[in-house]
Amino acid sequence: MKTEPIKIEPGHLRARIAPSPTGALHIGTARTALFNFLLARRFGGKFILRIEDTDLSRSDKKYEKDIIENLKWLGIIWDEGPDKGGPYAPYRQTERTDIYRNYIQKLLDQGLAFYCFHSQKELDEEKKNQLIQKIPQRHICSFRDLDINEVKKKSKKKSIIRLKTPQKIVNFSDFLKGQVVFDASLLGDIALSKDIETPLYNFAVVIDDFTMRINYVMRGEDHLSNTPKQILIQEALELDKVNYIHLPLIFDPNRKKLSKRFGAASVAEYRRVGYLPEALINFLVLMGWNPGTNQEIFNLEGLEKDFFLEGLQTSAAVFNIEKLNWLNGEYLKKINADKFYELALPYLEKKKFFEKRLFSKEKLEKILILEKARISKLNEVGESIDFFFKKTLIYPASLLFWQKTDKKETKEILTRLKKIISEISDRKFNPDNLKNLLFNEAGKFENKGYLLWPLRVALSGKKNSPGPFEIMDILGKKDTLQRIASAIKKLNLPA
RNA sequence: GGCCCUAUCGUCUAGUUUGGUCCAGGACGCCACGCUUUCAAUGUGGAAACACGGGUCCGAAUCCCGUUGGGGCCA
Repeated sequence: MKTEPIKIEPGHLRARIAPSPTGALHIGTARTALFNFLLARRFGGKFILRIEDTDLSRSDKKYEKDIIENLKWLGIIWDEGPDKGGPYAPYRQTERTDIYRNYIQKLLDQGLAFYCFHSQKELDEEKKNQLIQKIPQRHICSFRDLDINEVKKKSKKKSIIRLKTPQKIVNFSDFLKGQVVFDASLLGDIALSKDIETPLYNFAVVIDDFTMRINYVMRGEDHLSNTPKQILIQEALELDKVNYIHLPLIFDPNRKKLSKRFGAASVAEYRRVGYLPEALINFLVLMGWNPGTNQEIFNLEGLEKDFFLEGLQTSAAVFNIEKLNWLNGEYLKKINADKFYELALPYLEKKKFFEKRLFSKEKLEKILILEKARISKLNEVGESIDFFFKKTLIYPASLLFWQKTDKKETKEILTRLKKIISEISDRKFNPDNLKNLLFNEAGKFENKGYLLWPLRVALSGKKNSPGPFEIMDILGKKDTLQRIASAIKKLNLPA
């Protein structure tokens, strides 16, 4: 159910992504960032990155770094920061304590917020009782109307600041959910701040969004139940309202919120095993958005023009790695040889067989290109071309036999091949020529497999591999002949 | 437990606003066949869904009611 949004003047749309640096950039956060980015681009607005690092105990600079790096890697760039001129540093909550202090003081002065002196233990006890009695868990605080002198007396005791939550119905409209109604009396007195300058999540969000003039809050549906609390805070402070869009979540295959428990939940992990940013973007946008056409392939540039809110989905999407693999394969096939070489080489270098044999850059490029259409992600590079790097191929002699041919026939064929190949001049030793010559030769058999199969196995030592002509071209005449000779030798051994 | 969200092939989804053109379309995956020396790539075809139960209506995936399932949040 879609509802009318608050009117924003053209070009004044402001959206944001606000991750906590308590973990690496999450797939879900990346998707939310992407949608916000697209929203801003599409409507000529601004997209802002805010690091929500108020929880000092769980925040870590290394995660902040990961978030920033991987957003950039994906091509999701923000338009603004606390400093002038780009590229911008993000906003950080820890650098904004003065701002929060002002607002919290204001609430306290107006008697809209108060100090709560209940200990964690007392609160836990209350919660437990409410659970047993099957009544809503909420803390309506007995200190909410304590007078200022009493507060001063208690001031040495540990306290937190709460909002005097009004008993009312909170009603807001969400672009995807329609009208959403919450009963605030079920909420209890909302915790705002640990002390005058350490805001808690819901309070900090409201202040930040207001001061950054955010007018579109598009975020995960897990925040839907936080929204009435934030609206109550907004109302207490008489701040402007914003448009809400709560995005359905991404599930793992067990239909749980995608988390670290399901193998890879961070962008960095996908990046590491060799997914391309273009593929990830395409995959992410397809999970929860569609253009209403049969188009499956999207790039950022096109999306910036074509994205529209109505294409957003209302229910959760299950993360489907098969589709990501397919998409990545598609993008891999599209990139050119140079680029592929550059991307794939590091993955090849990681494989331990690499140093056993050295190839020129030109040859390595040819070897790698054989993998291009065969892999779905970069870390699979090497699996079907490892034989190039081995001095001795290990395979059973019987693998050389095509269909019903026996040892004797196979030996004859290989011997013949050896002779033919040895007679080719170095100058003519290229794929096209080889193909012409050997196809012609193979044509003398019932089918080409009689000749081509043993040849290919002799060269690769594998049941499955790229074709023999490409292999010969890379190996060169000398090594080709040597591999055929080894195969013949193998056939000479007693079975 | 309370509150909230949600429901079309295994998965991502089109179709729901304005009921008939939908015995439900596309994509991934799967299966078969073709091409082919193997694998891959590629071409063609196939199996595969309106959660359930009641209504309303000449007619419902689409509207109404209920049930069930799944999920989220809870300082």
